[in-house]
Amino acid sequence: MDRRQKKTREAIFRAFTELLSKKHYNQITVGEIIEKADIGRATFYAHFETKDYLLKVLCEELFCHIFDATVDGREQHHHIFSCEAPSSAILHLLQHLQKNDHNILDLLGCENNELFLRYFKENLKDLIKNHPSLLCGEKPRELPDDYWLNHVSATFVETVRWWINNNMKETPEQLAKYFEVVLR
Amino acid sequence: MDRRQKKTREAIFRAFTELLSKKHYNQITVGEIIEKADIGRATFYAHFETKDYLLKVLCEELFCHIFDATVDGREQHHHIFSCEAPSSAILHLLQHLQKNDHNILDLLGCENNELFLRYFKENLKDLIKNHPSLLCGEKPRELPDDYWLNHVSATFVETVRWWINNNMKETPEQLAKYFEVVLR
DNA sequence: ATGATATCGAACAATATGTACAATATCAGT
DNA sequence: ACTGATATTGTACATATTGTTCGATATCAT
Repeated sequence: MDRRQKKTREAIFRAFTELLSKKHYNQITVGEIIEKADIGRATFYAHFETKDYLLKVLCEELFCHIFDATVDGREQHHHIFSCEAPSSAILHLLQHLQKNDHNILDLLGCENNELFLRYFKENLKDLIKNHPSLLCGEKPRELPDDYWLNHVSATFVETVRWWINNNMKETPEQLAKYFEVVLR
Repeated sequence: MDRRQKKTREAIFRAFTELLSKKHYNQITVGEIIEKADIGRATFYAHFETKDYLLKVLCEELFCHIFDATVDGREQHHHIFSCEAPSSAILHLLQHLQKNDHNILDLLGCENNELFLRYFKENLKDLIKNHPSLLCGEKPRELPDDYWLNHVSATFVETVRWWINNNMKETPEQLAKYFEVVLR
């Protein structure tokens, strides 16, 4: 991708993220994004048709980075679901979050977090669907597969939400433990 | 309250609810609400300062009606948490939802449902906090009270979400059973 | 150096927001 | 039925936001 494009694209993401962590999505105008990103109006619209679409792309980039994260040079990083034990994958995910790559914590913790938690959950659901080994615990027989899948994903996301809202006092290990206990 | 006020207020709620079930909140304009409610522009702003505030009030009215519902004339209806067994309170809530009072299902099932499910969960949390007898199952010792409270509320709301998204094929009794199973 | 392409900046129409005000209709109480 | 209080209306208006257009300029890859 053209160096210029990449620069403005990142400027837009940076500005947007910063604004999102301070005020509600509905109250952010394209004008503000432009000003903060310091780009021309036409340039913005050359990249994103609407503010809603920008949000969608931001979410996709974000969860792509969380879920199949490869870290910088020195440390060889495995794709998250190539980890052996399921519980270690959960732990891994939590540790990733704690590192706050791409300021994801600002977004998951802000007023707008519903926006992101929803994406989070949907992506997690797909991930689990494709890699059932991630499922901690056994599904009770009485429950439909789909209900259980939804429950596990939702529980994880809600665990993360609780963690962040409580200023992340617990360690990832403790969190993973809670998650395990609550799923039996 | 003045009859005129009540009329316009209800016209606004009706119009807004109808619009919400068809298109996304962000794309609804005050102009549309006014037109559908068939009221003057100034009248709208005399009632609600902003669209956001209208949403907030709508949510409050809605969950007030769900949680401390008293039904029409003939049937004497108990306040929901005066029910003896906790599980019957859950069942009661589900049955209430099924009746679709105030078209609440349109809102909980539409594109915007995050908006309402969030309020739903917060209200439920308060309810449980004030009436711990509602808590089905025992809290495992390892978990903080707050985490458990959040988990139970979230699980209920997610159960309802799943139910509605799957066209409510199950009976309230079945749903209550799922809920119970998953909380041990 | 060159042709392709991204950005800029300013201008623009179209739409939405929120306010102001005078005329009118409806209210509640006597 | 009268009255004073109040809600609604319709219009007009200033302001803000959106999304597009276009020629000039800067940056890119080769």
